[in-house]
Amino acid sequence: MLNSELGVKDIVDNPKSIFYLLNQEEKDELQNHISLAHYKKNEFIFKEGDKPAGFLLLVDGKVKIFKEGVGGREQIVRMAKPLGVIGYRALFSEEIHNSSAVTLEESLVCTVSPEFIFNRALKNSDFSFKIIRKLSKELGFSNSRTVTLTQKHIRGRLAESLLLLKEKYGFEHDGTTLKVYLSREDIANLSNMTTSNAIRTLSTFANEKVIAIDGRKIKILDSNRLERISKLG
Amino acid sequence: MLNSELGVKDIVDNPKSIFYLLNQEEKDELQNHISLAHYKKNEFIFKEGDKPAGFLLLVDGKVKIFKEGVGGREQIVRMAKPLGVIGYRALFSEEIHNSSAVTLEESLVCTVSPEFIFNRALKNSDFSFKIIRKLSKELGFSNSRTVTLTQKHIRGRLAESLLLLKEKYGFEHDGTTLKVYLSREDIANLSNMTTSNAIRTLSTFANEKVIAIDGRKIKILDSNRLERISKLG
DNA sequence: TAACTTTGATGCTTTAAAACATACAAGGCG
DNA sequence: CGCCTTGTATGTTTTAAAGCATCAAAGTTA
Repeated sequence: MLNSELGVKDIVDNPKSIFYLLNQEEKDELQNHISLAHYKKNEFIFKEGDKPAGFLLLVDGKVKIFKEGVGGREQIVRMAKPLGVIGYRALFSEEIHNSSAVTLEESLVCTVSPEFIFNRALKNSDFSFKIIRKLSKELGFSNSRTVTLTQKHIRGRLAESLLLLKEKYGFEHDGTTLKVYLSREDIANLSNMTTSNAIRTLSTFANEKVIAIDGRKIKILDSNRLERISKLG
Repeated sequence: MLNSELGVKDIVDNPKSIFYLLNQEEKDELQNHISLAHYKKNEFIFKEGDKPAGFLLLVDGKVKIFKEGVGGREQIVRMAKPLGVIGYRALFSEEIHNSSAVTLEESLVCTVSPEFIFNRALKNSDFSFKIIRKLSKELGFSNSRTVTLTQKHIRGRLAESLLLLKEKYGFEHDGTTLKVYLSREDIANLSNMTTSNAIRTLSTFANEKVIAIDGRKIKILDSNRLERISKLG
């Protein structure tokens, strides 16, 4: 269920939104350069090779950002949650998208015109510094992922992915069920392993009582153990 | 041999330097916030865990930037060449360094104080936009590397690394010899493989006449073939 | 220059993970 | 309703790359 009544006002007035730090004049002008789009589950927002249409902000829903690798095998490089910014890397480097974005559930995305971003928003040094911080953090994350995905063993990689999902989306009200429901294939693509191995290793974790699985519902029973498995490699 | 006579003036007046796009007033003030340091071969410029000392610009020499992974195994995430910027990711995200930088040869590095960068340089939207572009490109590179290092086979990974070195450092005057001299271990750490496998695969490439090796001197005989090996995985 | 250390080269063994092969359950659809 | 696709589960085989061992060559230091 989606809160389709979310408007531009709610976005610029939310302190967690990057547009919050624009000044009032800029916020007013933003109204003329923003549009809202609705996506169903499993729809592409953009594809590798597309030219960036603008600066995208995920208003509601969940999105995976992934690259196609050898033989079409996909690697999820990032997961986005509401008020997260997507597709901005390609926009700023003035390249075509080198990754694709697909919704994991029904989602709402707003698009801000490149003109507004380049001519107004980036002239605001609070805004551009926020972008610099975001890019810097994401680069740090990406470099870390490179190392863990190449060096850790399957158990370590899966444990790390589960912790990452926990960090990003948190838990349902019960405090243990991950608030994101991925297919085994997506979990595999996030963790650099085959679907079989994701299934197998999830089962092993469940047998070890580190997690509990019920279809796509994953309960994290022992975070500390998961951290240890992740650290250990 | 190092051109130790390089001064601050030569750096700000070089169009390839990021400081070139500061205005004259900012350039003048920069003089008071910059210092130059000399490093021998194989010296640390900064270590994982260090607090960033400032904004670093490699004036002369070559530097590898790497992360320590499982069991101390190192993964080179980037190579820097003169007028390249290093260690800026951690500075901007206001984190401690999550990678280390070590010189591959005698090098000259200038340090600009964080105060100047944050209070002056970043207020210049040309400068901050340049930083945004740099970060965006590096993030794109990092994401691509994640995929190739995890998905390509050894031959593909090594071929890609050799092409990367060619792109970054180019050739000696003969037009075929790579202008960078790495140990087999560094080549391995760049390509996510063991030293034995780097040695073995380099030998294979040499037998196939794709490259020629003479100690640390590597000649690229067939770039196209190398591209194909890299693409193929 | 001899002793020692590091780097490069190559063969052999082991192993983690992919690939393959079924099987079964659930969900959508004519 | 049963049919068919899709997702999940698990056992077996194969393979790419790591790990280990040894040796040679090149550099470094005493």
